[in-house]
Amino acid sequence: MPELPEVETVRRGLAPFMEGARFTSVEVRRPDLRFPLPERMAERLTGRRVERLRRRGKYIVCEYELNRHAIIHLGMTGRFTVSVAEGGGQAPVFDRFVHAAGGDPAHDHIVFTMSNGARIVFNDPRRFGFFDLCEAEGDDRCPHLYSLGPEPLSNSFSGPVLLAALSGRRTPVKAALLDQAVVAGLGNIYVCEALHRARISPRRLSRDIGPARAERLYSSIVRVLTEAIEAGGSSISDFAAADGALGYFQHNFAVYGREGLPCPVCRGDVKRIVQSGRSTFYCTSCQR
DNA sequence: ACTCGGTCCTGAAGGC
DNA sequence: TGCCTTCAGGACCGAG
Repeated sequence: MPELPEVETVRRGLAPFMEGARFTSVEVRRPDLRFPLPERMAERLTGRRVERLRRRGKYIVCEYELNRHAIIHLGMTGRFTVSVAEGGGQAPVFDRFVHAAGGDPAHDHIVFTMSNGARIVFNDPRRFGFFDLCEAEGDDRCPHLYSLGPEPLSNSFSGPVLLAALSGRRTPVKAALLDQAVVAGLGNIYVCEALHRARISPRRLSRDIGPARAERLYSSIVRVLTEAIEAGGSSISDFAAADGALGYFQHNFAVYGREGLPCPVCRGDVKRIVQSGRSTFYCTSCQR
């Protein structure tokens, strides 16, 4: 579920503990997550200094040495917990952006200890997340990054760029927006929300998106992502919370998960359909 | 070249 | 109460 805003939120939470620090130890507790973990991952990272923690689409990119980076994908349920040694014991210090609930310790798959005393645990019950180490120079040489489309909150993204990426595609615009090669970082939730804001039906074929709709869709994507980041993300579920709430941008959803409820804009019915095996929520009245 | 559906995984939620 | 089924999701891969 972590999409761009949630990944950005996690990155911001981790950066103060990682940037400028060295990996003192890396404990890899199982051989694989979604994919096999990199060979000799612990040895390759130990002693290295993290220069920068950045984000590309839904990936966290940990630059730890010139032209080398670790790729981190949170999958569905990947989360980080940070604690720092204080005084005699390990007093947990949770940044508000980092998951406070550590989850079941049985799913603590990787434990990083940093030279600044931070202990960073990667927990992922479903193991849809993954780590990889890339030593190639530049994002265009990284197998995970090279095929990604434009970064939606950068200057490389615009209405015309989106229009060009959608043109000629026979697939519904909903499916196209989930394709990370069209634009990087959107998942099921923010695609539904962006289409609603742009008043575009998720069923409309990509090739039938013209310049006007492309422009609306572009600005809707930028706005919904920006607002969600400002809210600290939305879908990093905290299973320990009594109400099972997801995070607070969730309360701003207009359509996602709101089947049968009125559209907040036009009071029309929010409908749920299935497109390429995924739930799509949209307002049948104002999205065309 | 493009599009689609199956697959991975586990826990929550709903039905009986 | 407890078991069973279904669903959630991103990225990848093979089939068409």
